[in-house]
Amino acid sequence: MKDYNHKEIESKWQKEWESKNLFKTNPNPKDKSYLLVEFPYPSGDLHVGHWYAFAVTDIFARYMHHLGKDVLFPFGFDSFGLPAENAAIKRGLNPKTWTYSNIEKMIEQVKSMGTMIDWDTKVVTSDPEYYKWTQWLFLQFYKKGLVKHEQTHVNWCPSCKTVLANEQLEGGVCERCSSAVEQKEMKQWNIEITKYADRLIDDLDSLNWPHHIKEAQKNWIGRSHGTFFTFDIKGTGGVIPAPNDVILAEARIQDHQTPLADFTNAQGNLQIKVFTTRPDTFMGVTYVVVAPEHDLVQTLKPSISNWSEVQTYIDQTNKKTDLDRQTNKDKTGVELKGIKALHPATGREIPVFISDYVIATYGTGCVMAVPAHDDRDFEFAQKYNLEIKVVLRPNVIRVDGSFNKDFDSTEELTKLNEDYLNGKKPFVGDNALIFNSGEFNGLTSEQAKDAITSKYGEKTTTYKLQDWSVSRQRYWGCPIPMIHCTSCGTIPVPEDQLPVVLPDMDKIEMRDDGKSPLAHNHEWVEASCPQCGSKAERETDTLDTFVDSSWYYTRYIDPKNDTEIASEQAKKTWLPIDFYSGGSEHTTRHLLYARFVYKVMYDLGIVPQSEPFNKRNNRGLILGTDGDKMSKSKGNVINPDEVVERVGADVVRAYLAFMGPYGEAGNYPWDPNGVVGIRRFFERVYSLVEKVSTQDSKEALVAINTLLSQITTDFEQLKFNTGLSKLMVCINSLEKTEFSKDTFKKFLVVFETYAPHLAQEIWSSIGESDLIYNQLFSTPDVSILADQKLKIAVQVNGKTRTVLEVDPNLSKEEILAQAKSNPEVLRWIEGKEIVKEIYVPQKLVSFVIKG
RNA sequence: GCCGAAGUGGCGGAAUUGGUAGACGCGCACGACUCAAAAUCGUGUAUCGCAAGGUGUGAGGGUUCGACUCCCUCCUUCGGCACCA
Repeated sequence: MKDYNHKEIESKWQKEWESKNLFKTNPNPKDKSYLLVEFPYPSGDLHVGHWYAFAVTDIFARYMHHLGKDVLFPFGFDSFGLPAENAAIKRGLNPKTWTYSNIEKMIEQVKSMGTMIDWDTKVVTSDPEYYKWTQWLFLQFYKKGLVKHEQTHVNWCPSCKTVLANEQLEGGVCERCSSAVEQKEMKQWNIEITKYADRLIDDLDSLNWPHHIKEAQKNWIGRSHGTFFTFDIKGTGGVIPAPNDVILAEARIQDHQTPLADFTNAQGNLQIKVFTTRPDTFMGVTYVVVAPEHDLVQTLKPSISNWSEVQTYIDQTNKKTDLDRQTNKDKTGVELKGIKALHPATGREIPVFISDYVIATYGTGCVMAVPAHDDRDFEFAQKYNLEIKVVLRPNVIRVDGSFNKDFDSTEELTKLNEDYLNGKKPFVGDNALIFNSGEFNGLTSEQAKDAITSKYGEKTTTYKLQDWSVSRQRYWGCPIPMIHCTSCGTIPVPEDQLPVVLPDMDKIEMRDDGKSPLAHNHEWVEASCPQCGSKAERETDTLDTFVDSSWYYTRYIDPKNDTEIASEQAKKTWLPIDFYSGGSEHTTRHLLYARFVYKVMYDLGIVPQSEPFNKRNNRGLILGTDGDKMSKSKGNVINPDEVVERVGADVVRAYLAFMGPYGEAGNYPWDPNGVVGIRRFFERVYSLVEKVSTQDSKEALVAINTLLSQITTDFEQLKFNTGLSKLMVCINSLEKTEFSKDTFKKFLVVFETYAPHLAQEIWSSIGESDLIYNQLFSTPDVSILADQKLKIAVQVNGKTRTVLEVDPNLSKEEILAQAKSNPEVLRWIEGKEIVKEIYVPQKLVSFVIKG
């Protein structure tokens, strides 16, 4: 037998495929399938994770191909971003050179996987031919009014010297460098994703996505239904009028959608507007709290008598990092002296506080405090000795079945109150009855929510999701196509002048001015105003790389088109994506941005559907041999190139597929012995070449047809592990019996999905001249399987006592009779009464006996 | 705290969705080949028991002729969100 020389075999066929341009996508597909894997960042080293992403998805792509589908399986690079720029600053390399040489290197490595990627699709986000369209899209968003340039509180990473989106924070620190993130006020480009919040939630229903991914997105968007209440504000001299400029102000609180004008009533008086999901506790409000950074606080300044104390607290809050705020949750705050809020129902004067436990960007940035029924308000009230008014009690059913509605006067109320005074937890459940609330007494929480809202409030919905801040003060990114003119304002670059090309720069350095290095390239910054022609300046911020990656799959289908983002024909043909495979880290960011961008494109008539990804799965992680996440510091990193060198790409592909189900995002430790096991299996397959005969035994026919009839289910469910085990089972049978070339060929076409090189080598060594890639899966001959003896389990009282081998044509009665006369079964039923006989066709017989 | 996923041999994991639990692979044991080892091949491998047989899918209960699978209670692990009112 010939040696299984994987190196020779793999390089030979890779060359052959490339020279024939075998994987060219069919431009006129009859039955398309668009398979997408998240494109990588060109870091320069290909790790096991890339293999797991592309080589295993390639098994699925080849399966689709052998079914006769026209598959689009593209590849590209998400090539803008910080690592290139950091390498440039640190090592004096040009980010472009660094990036593009990495790309070259990685393409070679990816090619070693033996995938059926069509390299003509290649998309690179830092190519001007690509980012021309990123800029074009930005302008379409701008025209549609979804882009705002506004003063914003931003997350500032002092080490990366750039702004970070909330999505780029991990527990209050920068996801890249782990520095504590600071708050800063800057003018930023924001995209109003919040306008799409409802659709982003509601349209999830129609998608064939795992439940947990949908839930994570819903959670992230954080829709909650509730009520606005407004509290008039009274100073020592009566109600407080708003300054004129405030009423019309477009001023916004952070990047939040509530304009300050909302805090002014029809008479021009200032109010505090709060959001709550618990309007049923409204009569228990004993104070209100405003976020310290809220613009309203500044507006109220003239009426506040302890301003210096207030100012100190605000300063402290601004200095606090998000991390501080998250780790230290002790309640602090300052009362705004000199003003009071008026409870809308009772007119009672209640104190107003500022405290950093209220988040400026959520709801209205102000809350009504109900210390009796909210943990945080309770803690705050305890600390500052504020009134606690109980208005809810558990809606319990007593042992005798009656509701205890006459509650207020009982000892139970006293006990509740005592519990609070003793510092116990407040009752926060919403299966409750209302008391102590005037006309609303006796209602359930559910009823009170409606009743109180319709009398005093306004129904509303809020979201945790915030607008997408896309400005980055970095060089290596897509330039934002805007021009600032002193007389005309901010003007978009005309579309026929796109792309705004990122200039080559010899030296890239970050300064402390909070600006992109581009700002110091005066030659580039200088521009003329597209409107009035006078001297103007280019925008120097670049786009968040999540913008680049939010639409790349729309470019794969027509990557070289220089007049449109993609042709109508290509869009109609290939969109949407049939299957999208990616990492779980992208569940709430990339995947949400991409859906959002696609929806906007849909609204603009650019794409034909409103959801881009019909099916999605998050793949898992390959862990080190020690079961820990691979990391250089732990020294447990598996270098795929080394393994490929030793056992071949085919083995690595198949081993990765064999580790566990692909659709479940499980984490699998790398087992060097497992790799050897696959190698052993491949060698056995290879050695079968010499056993090929001219005819098939019955066993061989059963083996191959069983495989063919079962394998599609495994593929459809992304269970490449059980799929491979079925190939092994088939080989275990064929090894022991006589089989024909025809049978072996049928096997090889399935085998090819896992081991394309070896399968092709065997294919040609048994005398086939066409490429195995061009073959279709064979359909199973079910008559052979139907002809087999059936194995029928016989149970007595639920326990299996024997297994009968019966002729498949026997009737139910005949099988039952056989079962009853079987000596093994007789041992258990002899002399007993059979109460029930159950027959499950082709599976089992079950007797229930008595006595 | 809230949301989600999952608990099966020494290990990775199977089980046609209520029908013979542990497929396939790894590991391990014994045997063959070898002077020996490696590789390879063969046999065995949930557990208690000499056996007949019993027990077993995180724990406890329930439904059913029959439960890894369905229902209830609880425990544990992992992932996401988290002072979101």
